[in-house]
Amino acid sequence: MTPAPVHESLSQRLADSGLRATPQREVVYSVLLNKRDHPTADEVFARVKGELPTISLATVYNCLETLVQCDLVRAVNFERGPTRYCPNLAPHAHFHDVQTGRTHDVDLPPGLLDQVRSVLPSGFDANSVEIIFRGKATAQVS
Amino acid sequence: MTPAPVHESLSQRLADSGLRATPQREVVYSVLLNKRDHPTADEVFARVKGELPTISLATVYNCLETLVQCDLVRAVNFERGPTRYCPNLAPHAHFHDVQTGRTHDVDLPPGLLDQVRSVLPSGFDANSVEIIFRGKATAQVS
DNA sequence: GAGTAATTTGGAATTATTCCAATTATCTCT
DNA sequence: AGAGATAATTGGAATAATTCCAAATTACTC
Repeated sequence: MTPAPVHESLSQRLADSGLRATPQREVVYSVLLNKRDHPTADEVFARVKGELPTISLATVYNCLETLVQCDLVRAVNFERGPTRYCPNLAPHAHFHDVQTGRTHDVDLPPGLLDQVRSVLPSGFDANSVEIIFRGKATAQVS
Repeated sequence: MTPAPVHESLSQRLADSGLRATPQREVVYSVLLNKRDHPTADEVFARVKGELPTISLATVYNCLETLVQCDLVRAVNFERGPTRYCPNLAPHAHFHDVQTGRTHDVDLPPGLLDQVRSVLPSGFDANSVEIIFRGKATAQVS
């Protein structure tokens, strides 16, 4: 039996792409939605095991990749560190705290990404713009 | 004997950091300055071998890291691809062409980085802002 | 319920990079 | 210029994250 969908959007999006809803995909997605701390694949693996003790790491990688393909999740990279996963679909940048290693979402005002995009010379057509801040966050930040 | 310095700045910067000028560092840096196509460490290794046939890959990694520490070179990462190296010190973004895999520098108008930085909520103090475009460049682009 | 195609699985393989201990080179001081 | 001290280079082994693979399982269709 299939567990009740975490989000209607998941089974919908999967279907749109001709993909199947599976418990693994549901749980991986729900784990991302439930703790939005930009976990790595390993961290997702550990969390998913709580619900699906027999899931394999390869499957976690597969599921994450699928979610990224369906535009439900963004993959984020800092330098050569492990890829992190983020279910925030609003336009936002990432702040990488070099002290704690934590990642924070930074909401962007509407239009900012387009404004940044507008500095591209003709001949360049960007379908994504990524902004990464690096520095330290002071104590009062969550 | 030490070859004539490629750039006064190199031996100067090294000295400023208490580091030594070596032929390996000179040649690695000159290779980056001579062909600014954002080579990987492997590509730098191949190019440097032309002048220093016995250099090791580990040394190339060491030299590149040193140049980055001295702020003479920027390390650039796209997704999980190998790190690429860029001697352009002017404020610029990177455009990653998904078709060709090539990387292009995009000069930024003065003030843009500060403007972007100004969207950070209080409590965040960024010492670097990175902007990455992803897409395809049309034919007339170098 | 059977057949077909997609998905999951565990383990091996790959890739980029770092680590290490030994050798070699560079700088400093006289 | 030479000796000593320190830094840098070297080759190879080790590591980390991810991908690949072929076999087993599962999910959808009829």
